[in-house]
Amino acid sequence: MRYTKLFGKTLKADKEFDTKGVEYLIRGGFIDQVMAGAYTFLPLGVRVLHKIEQIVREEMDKIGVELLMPSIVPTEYWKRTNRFDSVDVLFKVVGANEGSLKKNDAEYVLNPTHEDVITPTAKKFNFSYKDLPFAVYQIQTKFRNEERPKTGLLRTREFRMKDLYSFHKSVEDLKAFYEVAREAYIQVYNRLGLGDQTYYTAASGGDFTEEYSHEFQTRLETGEDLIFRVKSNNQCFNKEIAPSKAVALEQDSEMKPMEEVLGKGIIGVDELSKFMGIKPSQTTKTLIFESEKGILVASVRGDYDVNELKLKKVAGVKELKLASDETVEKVTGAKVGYAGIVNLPNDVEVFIDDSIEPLINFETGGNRTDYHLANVNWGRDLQKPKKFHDLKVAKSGDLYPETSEEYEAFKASEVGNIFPLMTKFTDAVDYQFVDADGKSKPVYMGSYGIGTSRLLGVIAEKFHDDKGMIWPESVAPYKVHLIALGENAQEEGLKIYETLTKAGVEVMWDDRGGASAGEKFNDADLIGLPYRIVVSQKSLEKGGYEVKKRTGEEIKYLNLNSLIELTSR
RNA sequence: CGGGGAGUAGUUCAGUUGGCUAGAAUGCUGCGUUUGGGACGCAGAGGUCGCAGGUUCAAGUCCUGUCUCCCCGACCA
Repeated sequence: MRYTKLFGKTLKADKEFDTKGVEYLIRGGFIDQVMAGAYTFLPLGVRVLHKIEQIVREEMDKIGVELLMPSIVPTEYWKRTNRFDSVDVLFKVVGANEGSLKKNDAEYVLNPTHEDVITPTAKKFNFSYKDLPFAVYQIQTKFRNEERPKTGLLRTREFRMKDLYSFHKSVEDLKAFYEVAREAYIQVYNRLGLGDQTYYTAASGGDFTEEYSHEFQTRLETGEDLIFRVKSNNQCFNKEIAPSKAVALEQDSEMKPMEEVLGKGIIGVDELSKFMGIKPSQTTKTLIFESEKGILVASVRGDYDVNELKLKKVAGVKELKLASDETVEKVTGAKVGYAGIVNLPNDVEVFIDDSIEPLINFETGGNRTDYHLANVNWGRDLQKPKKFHDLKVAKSGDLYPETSEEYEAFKASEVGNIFPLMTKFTDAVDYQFVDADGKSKPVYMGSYGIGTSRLLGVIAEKFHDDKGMIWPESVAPYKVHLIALGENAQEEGLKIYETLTKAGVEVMWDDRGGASAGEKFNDADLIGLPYRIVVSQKSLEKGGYEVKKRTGEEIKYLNLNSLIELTSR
């Protein structure tokens, strides 16, 4: 490709960008923002995207077959699975004007994912045990009505995703395939150069499943997720489910007398701990929840938050929401903000986090408006519960309960996920198979996603220096950036360009006549192709064509044959 | 969903208490000089000041509404 024929231009840095990765993608002419959360992939960017998707495709072809489903489907598909009203990122498409509506006023869903479409499709073709298992995938554009798109391609309203769906006769078969998919994913990240930075991470199953799902998380300062890694066995947990044990803090050796403290209007841990002159970790935070089984009370140490997913599991409930003000007042006998664990009614179930167990002389709400209790102690002021639980949102510095070792906590971006869906969707569309024994049985299903446009964003965040991108060879838009300096060298430049291109090397030749040497060098660094070749009077005098890898400073002078040999590998 | 900032040339921005033909830098076009790290001279093109309404002799500037973008937090399959 000749640079002058390329659509899109490099830009000077004349404003601040979210991150370096975003800066280089935009300034290098890879992407162009159309609106919040939607980008045009310019020719350079679309080449990278296609290379990423081709790697994904090659690995997926080993475990499934490719198809392509429509982006728009009748709303019926989503109503059938009961997700039309509940998925809060769903887009709907309707005719835009009178003329269009007159022709067809139907409403469609713009798909954010395709479980709801593939399942009824699979049901049409595969109903015998002889057809199972099978796996299909697609690489397609998805739409999600995100509240706040951010950080370039990391979170957008329109994005590219590979989604794979597998169907099985049994849970065992599904679980076996789950491991196969995991291996395929690891191959993908290895080929993209992200392997050593990407972690297989346990996460919540979300709407999909009550069990955990798994995510692949790439370590990234600007990522949105917080990951807790057990260093001794490399096990990783997403913050949303990470089991955690608080570090033991120094406590008083003697119990002080309990006292009721008047703190008019003092609500919230920060304000309260300042008011009482104690550390937040010496206070407790008590929240009242309503569930389908009734009212629940949960309490964690003041420097923690309640993890609702953990509480749901411990309490064995499916629905959980913070109680209304009226309910709180009824349960605690006080206005909101003064709930505590001493003297609660007997008929509410109380769950207490294990971070509170070792505390001596701690604070808890007074269950009386404007009052707090200070110097509360187990055994004397209230009975120890039969069991303490882990109800807290893990934070940096916490310990892994199994081994009591400190987690390594780091920020990361989710680059893939795998869900054991079990029969959630197959049940919804009444999809069963006839087994060898002639009986109908449920079909088990799994779903596996990789965000390919987000991967492009993640790679941009990982592979750059202070001058620009440094693309891994596997996804670089071109392999060689060719620069010819000075009038005399242009003919040589053309010769190299044509020879290398003929040899099958992807070359981009900066054939601009007016651009200065400095401009060309800077653009080459910004665009970040793996090899830079310079031809000039100087290089010819030194014995040929100058070659420098983007990753290093070493410069070699080669003849044309050696160039081909080096770059066509 | 809560809080904050901003829409003026392709881009990044300036534009004072309302007042002459709306500016700069950069980018772009032409001519010329340059050519190993974003060179220089000269000439030029480029704007419905986000949109709608209002106040006024007069609105980029004041008022109302609206749309959009950006940032922080919450949420997130």
